Amino acid sequence: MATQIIDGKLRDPLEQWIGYRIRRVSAATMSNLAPRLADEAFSATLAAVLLMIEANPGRTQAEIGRVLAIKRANIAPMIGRLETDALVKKQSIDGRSFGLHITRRGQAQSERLASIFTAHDAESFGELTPSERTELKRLLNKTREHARLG
Amino acid sequence: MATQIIDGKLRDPLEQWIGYRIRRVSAATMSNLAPRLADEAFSATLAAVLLMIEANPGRTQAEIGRVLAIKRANIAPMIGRLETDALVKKQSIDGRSFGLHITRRGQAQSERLASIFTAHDAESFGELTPSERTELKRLLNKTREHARLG
DNA sequence: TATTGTTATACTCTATAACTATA
DNA sequence: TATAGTTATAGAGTATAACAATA
Repeated sequence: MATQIIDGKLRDPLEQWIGYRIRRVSAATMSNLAPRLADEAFSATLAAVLLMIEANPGRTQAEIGRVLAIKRANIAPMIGRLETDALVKKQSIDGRSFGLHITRRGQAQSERLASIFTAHDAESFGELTPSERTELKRLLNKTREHARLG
Repeated sequence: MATQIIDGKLRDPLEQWIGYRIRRVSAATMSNLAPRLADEAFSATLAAVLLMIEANPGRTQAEIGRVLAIKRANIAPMIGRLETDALVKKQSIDGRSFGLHITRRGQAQSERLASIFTAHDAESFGELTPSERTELKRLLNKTREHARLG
């Protein structure tokens, strides 16, 4: 397979691998998203955690972490931060776990974060037609289901 | 838009954003690729650097770094590592820069790395039909060209 | 004045290990 | 015995700043 010419001159042998293309698109889009989330003092992962809690009230941090592939050791301080900022509250389930619930303040924050995600997506993928966006989503889902990825 | 049900039970509001889907597919595929490259004592980024040098002999590390979005401060030790392992040689261009050339040993290494990339891609995206893979590449390229990403 | 290469360094993310408490 | 949560810590990966040498 022929490699592509990029930068006006260099050949890019990595273009031939879909996995590497996805890696670069992901890195580039995230580098655009990160500073917008940083304006709200959030990382992409922390934003994902809050949005998951908002959509799934009463779940434990272990359940949230499993879905987002975040280790227990790493999600603990995130939950602590959300609790400190009064965006999330804990309700005891049993002696060792508790359900997570969004607060009124957390609800407002999650809506601001969702707006950022939506605006960013529109800019990043706005050149695609609606049917192309639908197809891209489908192909990404099919990939994920096949490989049992993230 | 309705969110999807995942894990048998949790809703996933992040599914609605293409950027976030790409982030997760990227993270998951890279987590599968990383241990295979580690068997060759390479990271994905270092492998990309060697493959770019192989495909573009005589280029400077600044040029390679610009294409791969690697800062000068970070690519310097990578080149040092490749030179130490006798995979790459430097040839003076002028007083402050030099062209990078792959050695015979580096050529063999780059072929092993390319094989790993190819096998990994086949596994990760093997469920897609050939036309689906072509379409996925096209959509990723269109996205990148639009946003001038990575 | 801008660019190349280099070093030092800090910050974020993620990974492992060890621990307590509870199911 | 397995799971939930926590803490400490180590390792990548990537960021900025400063510097010398050269275009």
